Amino acid sequence: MSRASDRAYDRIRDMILQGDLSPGTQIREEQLAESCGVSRTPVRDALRRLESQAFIRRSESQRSFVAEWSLDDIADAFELRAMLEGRAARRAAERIDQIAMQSLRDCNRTIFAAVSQVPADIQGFLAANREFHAIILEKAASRRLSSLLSALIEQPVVWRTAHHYGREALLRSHGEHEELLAAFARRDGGWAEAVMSAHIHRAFHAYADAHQGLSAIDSAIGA
Amino acid sequence: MSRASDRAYDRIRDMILQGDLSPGTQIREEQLAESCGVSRTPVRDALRRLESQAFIRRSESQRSFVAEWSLDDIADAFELRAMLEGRAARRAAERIDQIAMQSLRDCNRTIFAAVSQVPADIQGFLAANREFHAIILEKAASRRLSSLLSALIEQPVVWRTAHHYGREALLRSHGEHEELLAAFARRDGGWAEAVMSAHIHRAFHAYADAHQGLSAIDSAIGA
DNA sequence: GCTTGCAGTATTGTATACATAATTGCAAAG
DNA sequence: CTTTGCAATTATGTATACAATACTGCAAGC
Repeated sequence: MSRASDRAYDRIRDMILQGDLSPGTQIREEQLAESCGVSRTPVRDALRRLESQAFIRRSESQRSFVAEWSLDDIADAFELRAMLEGRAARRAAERIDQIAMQSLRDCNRTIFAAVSQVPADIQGFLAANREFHAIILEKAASRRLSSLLSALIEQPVVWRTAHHYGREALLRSHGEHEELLAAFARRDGGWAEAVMSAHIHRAFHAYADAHQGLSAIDSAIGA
Repeated sequence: MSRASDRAYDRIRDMILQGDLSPGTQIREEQLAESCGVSRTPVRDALRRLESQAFIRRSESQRSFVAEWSLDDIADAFELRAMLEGRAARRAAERIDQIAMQSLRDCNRTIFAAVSQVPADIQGFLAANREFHAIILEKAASRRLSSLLSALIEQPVVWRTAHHYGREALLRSHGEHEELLAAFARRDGGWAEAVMSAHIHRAFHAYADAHQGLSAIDSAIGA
């Protein structure tokens, strides 16, 4: 990809993820251009991409706003992810080779190591977790599926709350990945799909629980 | 939306759908700009959108090409559609109101009328069919689902072969819609999902059969 | 006091010129 | 004859100026 347009994309996305731009805020191209050190042209490009990933919403009159996520929206996104990643797991189970299996095992070992540290290495966990899911998606060998999922995988909500997951939840993730590996080893697509779907559903509730806590904190400090 | 960028989008899309641009062909922004009567800026915009809908593919070096569709790709897209539209039908069944029900009935009556004509009014069929599915998608009340499906609904392959469907296939479509209406009337989400999924699967095979025939014709005339 | 219309302002859309990157083809060296 | 590297060409990326459109606030009429 291109340099300036990517810088703009990353920068704006980070601003949203880190809360520098709060949900509902109107976004002005020129202001972003200035803050990214590029012209409006690449910013417009970045905004289009961010819009397609639902980081940004546009009004009828083409004004851009940081997307607002209700709990229902989030639940909806997770359910779609469960369905699509479930399908990816099914296809991957039917197509996976030994090399990819080994990569997945390595990933999950890395995840375990990251989780076992005190304090847990969240960044390491997220990176390895992402890699794990990416390998499965690649082995599913469906460009369509990949492109649809890309719009669902990197979501603001996940990143902002990953740090609030308990060690227990992280360990369970590792365990579910192991079960997925077992299903892959047997080339059992149905099993793989079910495990993956459950994995995502559980992740949602881990998020919802953490969010509940966060909301309470937010209320307490008047945020 | 904006005028020039939309004109470019529609024009390029039509050129692809009508085969004026054959799959695999490289696309040059400036040439399209000329042929659309606009500058490169709105063309770039249109290309980004077309890329996100898989009408266009981009090389590593950012060159654009008309997407090529293997039968596997098409089957893949249809399966995803079956899954997602199935889900939409389930949600719609749980949420639908009397007004929407009436609109759906009207749509399907229009479909029947279009199919009953001799020769069948394919354009009328397509329009009413699209409306029918759009109403369901709207009642599913999931912005996520809508945006994911939008990338799958208008596909080159469907449009290019709709004219080759037999009356029998068109009538069966009408019948399946009726069954969907029955499921909606009972608010039976599971039933609705199953019927919709089957509906899309059947549509795929109707396409595949027609395509088989087309390929034979293409071969015969050396195309 | 409320509504409606108009003007000024703010924001996005488009065109164009220039910058950068990629591809192609040819030529020279091995 | 093949390969490698360099220039010429072609295509895309970016910046900027200008055009069109939407919003805001005030004022005038009802």
